[in-house]
Amino acid sequence: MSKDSPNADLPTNTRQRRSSDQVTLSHVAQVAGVSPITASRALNYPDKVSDSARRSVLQAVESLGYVPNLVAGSLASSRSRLIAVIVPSLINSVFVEVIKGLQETLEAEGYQILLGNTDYDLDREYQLVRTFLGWSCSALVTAGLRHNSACHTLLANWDHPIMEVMELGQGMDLNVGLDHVAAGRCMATHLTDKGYRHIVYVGARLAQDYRASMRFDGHKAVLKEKGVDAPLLELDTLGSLQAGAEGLAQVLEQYPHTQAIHFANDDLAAGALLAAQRQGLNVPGDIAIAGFNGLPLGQHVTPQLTTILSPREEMGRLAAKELIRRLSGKNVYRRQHNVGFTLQIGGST
Amino acid sequence: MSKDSPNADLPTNTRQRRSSDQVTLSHVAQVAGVSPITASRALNYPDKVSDSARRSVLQAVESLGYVPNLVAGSLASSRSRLIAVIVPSLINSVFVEVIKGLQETLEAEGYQILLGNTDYDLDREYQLVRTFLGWSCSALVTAGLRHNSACHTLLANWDHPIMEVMELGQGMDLNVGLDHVAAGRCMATHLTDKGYRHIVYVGARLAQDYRASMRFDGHKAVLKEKGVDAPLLELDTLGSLQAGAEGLAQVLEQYPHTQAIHFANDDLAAGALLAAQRQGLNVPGDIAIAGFNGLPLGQHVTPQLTTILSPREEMGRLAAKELIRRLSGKNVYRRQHNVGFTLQIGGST
DNA sequence: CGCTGTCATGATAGCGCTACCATTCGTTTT
DNA sequence: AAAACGAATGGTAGCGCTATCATGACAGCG
Repeated sequence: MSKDSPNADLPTNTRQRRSSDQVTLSHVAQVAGVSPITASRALNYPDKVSDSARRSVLQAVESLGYVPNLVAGSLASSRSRLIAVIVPSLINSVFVEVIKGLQETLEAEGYQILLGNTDYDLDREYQLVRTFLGWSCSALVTAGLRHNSACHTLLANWDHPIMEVMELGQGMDLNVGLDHVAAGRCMATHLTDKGYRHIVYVGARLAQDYRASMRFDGHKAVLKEKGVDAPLLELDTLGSLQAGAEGLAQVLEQYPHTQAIHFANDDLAAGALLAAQRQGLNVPGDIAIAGFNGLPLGQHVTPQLTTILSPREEMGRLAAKELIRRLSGKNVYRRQHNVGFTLQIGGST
Repeated sequence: MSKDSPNADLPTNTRQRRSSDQVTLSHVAQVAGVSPITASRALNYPDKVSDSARRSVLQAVESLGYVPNLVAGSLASSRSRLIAVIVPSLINSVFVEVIKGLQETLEAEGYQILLGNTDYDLDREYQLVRTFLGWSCSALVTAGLRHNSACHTLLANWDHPIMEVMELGQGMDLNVGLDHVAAGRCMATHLTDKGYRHIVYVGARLAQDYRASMRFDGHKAVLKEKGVDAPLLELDTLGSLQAGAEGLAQVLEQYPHTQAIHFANDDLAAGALLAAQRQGLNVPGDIAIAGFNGLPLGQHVTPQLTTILSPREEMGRLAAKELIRRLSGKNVYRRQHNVGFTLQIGGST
């Protein structure tokens, strides 16, 4: 690092602050022979300055190795091009795929993602929202429609776009998701259509993963219409292959007549399917297994897993596009977008 | 300065700026009956102010619903409590697990993560680094030791901690990772010890996933010592279960005498294992399969996958801890940390 | 020739916060 | 008792950038 440094004759202050050898826009402007504000425009609104000014500014940027101070820019303009993204978990690949969809779309438009993880804790969500608002984020994306009341108040008074993803419903602002009750109904209908009558729904931590419990509601409604019981088995661990294997074992023990298990997600279902294989159980002969999400793994096990495919990356991309549309001042025609789902019938049912 | 007219007489400016109904620290200070600077201290250095001052400030914060403007704070203090995290991919769960380890540790210390995804493109990495430096990040975490020259220059002149994770070696600053060449050697040694002689290494996009190619180097060296060939099959897709299935097919076709396949990662290996099962091939009788990473899936297939377990979340946590230590001004005893790996022998070899 | 409109540029004044130094006051030291 | 000290507080001056308004130059037009 050069010590003799550029601060040639910019304001030589009396006291104050470390003299910061940082290259600022003023240095650039000086070298380019224009005023700081023109240099600013050359970088941010290239077509607002003359060709010659733009060229010399860009050249000065290059030669000085200038890196814009985005913090200062954000403070001055109160626009940060940061998008807060809050998810309840990173272990669950579902959220990661949504993040991926968001990211590829947002980064292409010059936005950066500020990532927060609530670990399914709404108070933690509130804290994260507070912090992120402090960064003057351009928008906020959060998984789910449920928030605690402090968080709700904070967001309601915030005047930037809010995008709630994953589930569908009356949200605070924008919403992209799918109808989990309908998804639960869909799978339950498939199972009853197949002739199964003793069907157990197995979920993990439903109080946290309340979307899984919405799917159970759909499932239960269908079974009730058919006049059959809808037992629920709730596991105490987070969804995983291991938990699925345990779920299978518990179902076989507690509900020995079970013909089919409707798992809250594919991790559980695949874990159960692989465990069934190890134990020499025939799927679906001895026990049918269904999941939710449409993870690739489900397509690679034998028999293939019957599941509901949710368009996760697509959900992220669509959410990002709608946000961008809104951020660029365009009209938003619909606040709610249903990305839907697809029943994927494999050999496991 | 006359403070005698208490309420609405904060700077009433001539022109300038939208009047910003935002609650600022000055409002808080006014309500609390202290100077802005004392309010600032009450929030940032609580033990630097009297109990009474702190109490009234906190109460004013509460009653006004004040949310600190972190952008302004960062500009003034040139500390942002943001940590830039740059990974090459989010599809690969390995990086997500590292992020998770980083995040749980960093968030607990009040740092936020600014996430970037390079898609294995070093130029993209450079762009992200530039942007992140513009945010005055407190530190930067990046996956891997390889950067393009512009990026290298930029980072070399940056005076904040840089943490390079995943692999082990002479980095720019701090480094937490594992020795991929040794990991490749380890697995190759296991396979040759088992008596296999016709062993193919299968990787995906090795130019991008150069850590997989380092493992191949280790693998090749061992086979060379044993005096046997080390054929390499490179797939053109990214690692996935599907790609693993294809890899198996191609190996069987191109190298019919193959006894064992050493896959670059568990996704590929598990995909191959599941495909072998579908085709009625006996693993390891007809073909042995080994992977790398120690994903849970490998433990749930039959036979269990022989693999090398890398402590990914642990890597993230350790990296975060070392960063925090450095950021809080403590001495860093070692710049390099080897998190090691464990050979996990399953039935697949 | 003045009038208006457009374009490129610049001077000024902050965005909301904190670093720096100065001041006050009560307590300890010599 | 004077001097020295530390703790609590405050005034001031920016951090580096951009919004706003002002200016000057020049084209088109009656």
